[in-house]
Amino acid sequence: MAESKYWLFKSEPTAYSFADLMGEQGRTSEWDGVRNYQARNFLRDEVEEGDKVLFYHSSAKPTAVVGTAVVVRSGYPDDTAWDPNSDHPDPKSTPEKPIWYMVDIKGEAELPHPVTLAQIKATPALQEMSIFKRPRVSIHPVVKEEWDIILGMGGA
DNA sequence: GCCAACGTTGGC
DNA sequence: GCCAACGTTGGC
Repeated sequence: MAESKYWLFKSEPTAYSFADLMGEQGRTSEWDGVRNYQARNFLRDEVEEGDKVLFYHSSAKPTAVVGTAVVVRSGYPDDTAWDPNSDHPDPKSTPEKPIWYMVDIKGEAELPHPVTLAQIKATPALQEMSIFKRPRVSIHPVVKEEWDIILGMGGA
């Protein structure tokens, strides 16, 4: 395995929250339903088993990083794309020619204190985070320094 | 609930 | 292959 990398995964907690992940069998879930090419490219090509994940609640009160997770399966085709009964079918993607990819993640720990977007914006060392450069993408790379700062702010 | 940002679609 | 229209994300 290559050296672990760091990521931030966004989710709307009304759709799927960190508590939902922690309540899963084995605290593990597929991260399916990504239908954005930039995020897909990360999932397919770069997110690897062992990588660490910041779990971020978007459109929440407040919007914040709430916990950490670890990737337990590298990218593989998202089979919900060709399931017409899934929440996010895409008939253009097929088992023979998959368009969309997912990974499996396992919840690790809830942060003692959620790190809010407002706090991140107020922290000079976090101004270069990818989340500010590419809005509307649900998967973002995080550098180790950012990871360490956010975990420190979260009391982990 | 509003609306800005921006990715995606589709007409030409 | 351009670009206007449209749809979605996501902060506020």
